Amino acid sequence: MDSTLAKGLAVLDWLVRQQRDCRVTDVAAALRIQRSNAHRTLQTLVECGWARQDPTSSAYRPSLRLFELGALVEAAADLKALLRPALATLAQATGETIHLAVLDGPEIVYLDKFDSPLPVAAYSRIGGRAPAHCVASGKALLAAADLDADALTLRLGTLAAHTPHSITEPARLGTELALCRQRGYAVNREEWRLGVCGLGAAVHNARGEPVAAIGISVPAMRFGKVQAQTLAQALMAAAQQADTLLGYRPPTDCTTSSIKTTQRRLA
Amino acid sequence: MDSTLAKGLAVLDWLVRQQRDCRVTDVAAALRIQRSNAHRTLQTLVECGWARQDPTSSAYRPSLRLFELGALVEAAADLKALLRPALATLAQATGETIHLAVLDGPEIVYLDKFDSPLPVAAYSRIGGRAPAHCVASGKALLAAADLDADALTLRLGTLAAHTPHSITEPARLGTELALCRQRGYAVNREEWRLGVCGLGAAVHNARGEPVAAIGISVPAMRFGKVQAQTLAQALMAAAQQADTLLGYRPPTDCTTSSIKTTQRRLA
DNA sequence: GAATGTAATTCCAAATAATAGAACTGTCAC
DNA sequence: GTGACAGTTCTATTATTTGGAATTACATTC
Repeated sequence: MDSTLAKGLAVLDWLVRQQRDCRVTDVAAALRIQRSNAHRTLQTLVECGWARQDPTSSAYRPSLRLFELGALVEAAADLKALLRPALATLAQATGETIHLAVLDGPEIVYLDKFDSPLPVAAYSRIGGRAPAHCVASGKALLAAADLDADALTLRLGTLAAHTPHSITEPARLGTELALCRQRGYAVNREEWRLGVCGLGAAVHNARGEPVAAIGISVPAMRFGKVQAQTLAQALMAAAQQADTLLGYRPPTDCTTSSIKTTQRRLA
Repeated sequence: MDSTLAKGLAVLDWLVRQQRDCRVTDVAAALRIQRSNAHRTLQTLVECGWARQDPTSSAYRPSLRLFELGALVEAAADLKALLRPALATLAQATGETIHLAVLDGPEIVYLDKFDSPLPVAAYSRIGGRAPAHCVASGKALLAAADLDADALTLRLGTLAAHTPHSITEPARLGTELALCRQRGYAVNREEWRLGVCGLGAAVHNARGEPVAAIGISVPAMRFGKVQAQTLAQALMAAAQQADTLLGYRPPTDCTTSSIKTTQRRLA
């Protein structure tokens, strides 16, 4: 573990999250390091083009290098652009908040979002994160990954509770994911934020690998049985549309595998 | 200068730009460092959450942390969302490729883009970069910054030529920028890519500071005198619309300063 | 299924770079 | 001008990184 590198990355991370210009003293105080140390680290970030220093105030801010690289990381899986039409259709059809998420370790990251005209208690942001085991998109992706119990534990670690409804038992999560696989979508009943429910379904690439999930976030009050059913239908249609956009052809050939597909798509 | 930090950032940067999973040996070879060294650096990046390692192939890739932070950096100046309408209008009106760019040191970075249905020889990408002194958006921003010759040199260094048309003389650039200020927009005649011309105009925030530029990229064959004039009109209208969206009110009060504004907006 | 080649990972002494703290410099307010 | 504050520079001490070799893991070939 290169401590200097770790420290530099921590400074950069902190700097970005401040959303304002920061001075050497601020950084030193926040990260509990010496001023001279913070100064040298910041200078290095500037020299390497990851930060800029205001010539007059000598305050520091992140450069757009991060934005540049972020765009590249996103482009690697150019999902956002490709799937926007499918999300838009779903947003139109349901009137609810729609987002596109991918798995990043034990968390999901929101790649794209359509806000509902109706207010949702949930706060999500493009680039934002949520624990995969507590949200519908995350569960849909975990289910699609089809990991065994060990792999699941390795990926998620201990399952932290974020509301009284959160799943914290690995066995319970396993059951839940099996259910997701069966019916083709995942449900979140206030497991991440109280008052917010959601549905999620995985999207597959041309090789059949799950690469993203489409999610719907709904206030609990609009998540009755009938409403959930209706939303699920719309979600499944959108997921299928997205699959098609990425060139995924579900195995609907004349073998027994079609049973699984039927379950996934219609259950 | 923390060399360990610099090396780690270089590894991260390189990793992102590869657009594929990379192995320890690849990194070591590319950056001319020892395998053990590359290994430890990559491990540090993983431990700090900036990279991920494929458990089976043990290959490394950047995590979505960069995307997350990139989104935050972008949000700090939430220009993209605010100005999208103005860009869309311009794209509609002209049918050409439109982009939104900001200055980052001696370069511009593309924040947003509307692709033309007509093919353009230019290749630009959200998050992509170009030298400020060779493109219209860049020149518009440099002109709006109103730097003196010394400050300009400090910012840009030596002016590299990218085509035979590139401006490489500081004096010549100074004249060009003065012209931009006078007529309110900048022109690029194949100075960055042969066959590609462009127009650019600065956008100001509520405090009157230039914060971004709107650019039009056009194949040289569609950039005749009349066509350029027409596009310039549309660009100026879009820039004015964008200024308004950001709360900028050009000084059109009943003083002599209105002359300058008139020049800027109508010349 | 043993042997081979390739690449990842671990280990350790030598060399180097980072650290803390103080000193210095510049700027602003009074 | 003086005092306070923050940025920057300096340097001996300390801790870390480095490079190279050794080891382990894995896949492919014989």
